[in-house]
Amino acid sequence: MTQLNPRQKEAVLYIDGPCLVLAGAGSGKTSVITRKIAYLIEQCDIPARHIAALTFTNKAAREMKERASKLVKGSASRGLTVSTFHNLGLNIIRREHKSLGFKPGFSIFDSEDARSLLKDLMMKDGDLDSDHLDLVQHQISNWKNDLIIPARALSVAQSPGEQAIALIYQRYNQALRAYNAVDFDDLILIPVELFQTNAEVLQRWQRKIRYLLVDEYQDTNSSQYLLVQLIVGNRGALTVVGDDDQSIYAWRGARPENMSLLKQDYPSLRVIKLEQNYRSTSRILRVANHLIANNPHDFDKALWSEMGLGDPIRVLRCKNEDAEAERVATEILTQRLRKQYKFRDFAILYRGNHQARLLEMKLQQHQIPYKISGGSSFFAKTEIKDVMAYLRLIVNPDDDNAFLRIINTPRRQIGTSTLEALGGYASERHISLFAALDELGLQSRIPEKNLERLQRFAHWIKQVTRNCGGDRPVDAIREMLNDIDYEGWLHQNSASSKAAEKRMENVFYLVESLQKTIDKNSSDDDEGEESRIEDAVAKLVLRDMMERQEEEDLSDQVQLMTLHASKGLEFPHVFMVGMEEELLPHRNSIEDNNIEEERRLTYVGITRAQRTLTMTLAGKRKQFGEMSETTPSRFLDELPVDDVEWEGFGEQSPEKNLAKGEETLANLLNLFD
DNA sequence: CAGATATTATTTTTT
DNA sequence: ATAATATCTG
Repeated sequence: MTQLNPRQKEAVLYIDGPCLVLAGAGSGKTSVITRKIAYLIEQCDIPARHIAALTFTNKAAREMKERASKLVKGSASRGLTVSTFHNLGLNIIRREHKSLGFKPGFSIFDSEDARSLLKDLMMKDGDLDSDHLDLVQHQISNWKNDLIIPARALSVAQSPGEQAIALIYQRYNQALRAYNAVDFDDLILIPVELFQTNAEVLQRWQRKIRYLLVDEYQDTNSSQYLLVQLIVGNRGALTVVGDDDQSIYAWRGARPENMSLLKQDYPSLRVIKLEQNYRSTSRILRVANHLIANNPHDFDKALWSEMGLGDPIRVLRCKNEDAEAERVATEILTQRLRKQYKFRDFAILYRGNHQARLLEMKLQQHQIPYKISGGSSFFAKTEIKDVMAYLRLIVNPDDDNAFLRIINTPRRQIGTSTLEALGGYASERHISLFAALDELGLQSRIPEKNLERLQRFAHWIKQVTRNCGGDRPVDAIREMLNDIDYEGWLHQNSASSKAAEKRMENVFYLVESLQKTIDKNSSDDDEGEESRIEDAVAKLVLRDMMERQEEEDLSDQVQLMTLHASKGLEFPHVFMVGMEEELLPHRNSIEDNNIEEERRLTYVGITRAQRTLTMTLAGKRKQFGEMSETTPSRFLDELPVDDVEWEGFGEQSPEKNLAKGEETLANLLNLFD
């Protein structure tokens, strides 16, 4: 406790009511949460199994759990719940699945699954084409996050278009039910509905969770906040930690206003600000504060530090994107030599993943070791999606989406016409595709040869499922992959045999993770049930894998990632590239008039830097294959002049051109409507 | 049914 | 420029 500053101490010790900790960047919020957990266990005699902390990512959950257990003496932290919102939701649904009407092994549809299901539904309808797919998916997600059920969506629809989407929403939910599946939003929504309608169940969970802590509270959406409210009830045993200036996920439903709402919903709320920063130089914080002051605020906050003034922020304007990447590479090389920095001390942050391409090339040319994090994720890889689909079908035969993905992968000579016939039959009988294969009525619809292929598949899957019921389920999975010669299939479908080997490695890694997850579930014994492959598969869909080899983290590499991915991290020397209008702020955000979030994104980038910060931009940039002139980002105008060194602008400061002036004015005007 | 060719839309990302 | 997706041909 002696290592905490007075504000932090207050946040840890205050347990008499709901508590909001406004934790600025680098202010030690994780320390506050973990120490508070330790305090609750050791000084307040709340057993660890009655404390829950919620985060948004598995990584954050893992870290927090680890740090908390280190703080607590002995094994007193056993049974502590530190999980993501979605994992908690999954556990609630799993425990209550009977009364909710789900069969064990129910599937979790990721957004790609949801998308393909919606596509199917809309094709049948006809009047909504695929242009609207994203819109529809987004709207449905919004409705779910706002706890609006299909019937309600139908009745409040403002336009025929909205009405049509509401109808698809209704059928989408019905389809999910039929597939014995839930989507990501349901993982929160269904527990909330359950708690609202079933006081007995709610009470049981309230007895289980006596104190609740929430991290990154500014990223909660409406249903997540409601879940928090329901669990906490009127006990006020709640601590939330967040920073409204670091809210960068509004585009996926986050409601930063939940921070202000908390004040209204809990009048006795204690608000504690953490403004001392332990990460950056005063210069960097001055720049960050100055920029973010352009956003409206419900809670005022200004970061300060005792880390010294530091170097001015540099803004480098380069001829084109090529020169920009080149400049960053040479800067890293020279600074490393001059100042004895390590490669790992540098991070290059950008708005969009595509920007990594050029940088990657230049770094390679200069033989600079680098690591790109983010981009296409492990679970987006086709080989992983394929194997996951096999796992899902084994665990939940009603999962038509999984069925369709793998029925002809590897090739089994089963084509669209056969599947259409099967689909037609299944929907008439209101059964799943897999179940339909057992029926005799199919004989009149599908040529014998094709039917035989289908049934051979069905028979084989059933055998694999039986094998998985034994005590070595993962061996059964390995055998299954052997049966279909998945490795051969990968070799056939990869650009090189090297690529195929890499992909097979991924598959093996997934299978290992499955084994580890099963082992972990059985040792945790939190449910008291025997370890089941069903649970492990569900966990894997939520990407709760054991951490991948950390060898790379320890090695000396320049870090490349998007601004979004950098939240929560820190680096001695940060480069923010592409500081241009249409890129940062992004074009779409300009169109949607969502400049404030882009400004926060810039703020997040700036506050990652510990010692030096360099921003770069290109005068010309190739976009969609066409070279075009760029305009410096409006955010550069919002930096305090005294703390910035400009280079490549001709004059002392960035020229203010007409186009930029107009945009700034337009933005101002928009504040009033 | 499978491979070849034309078209098309291109942020951020975790669960 | 590129990658994913729709359409066409053998």
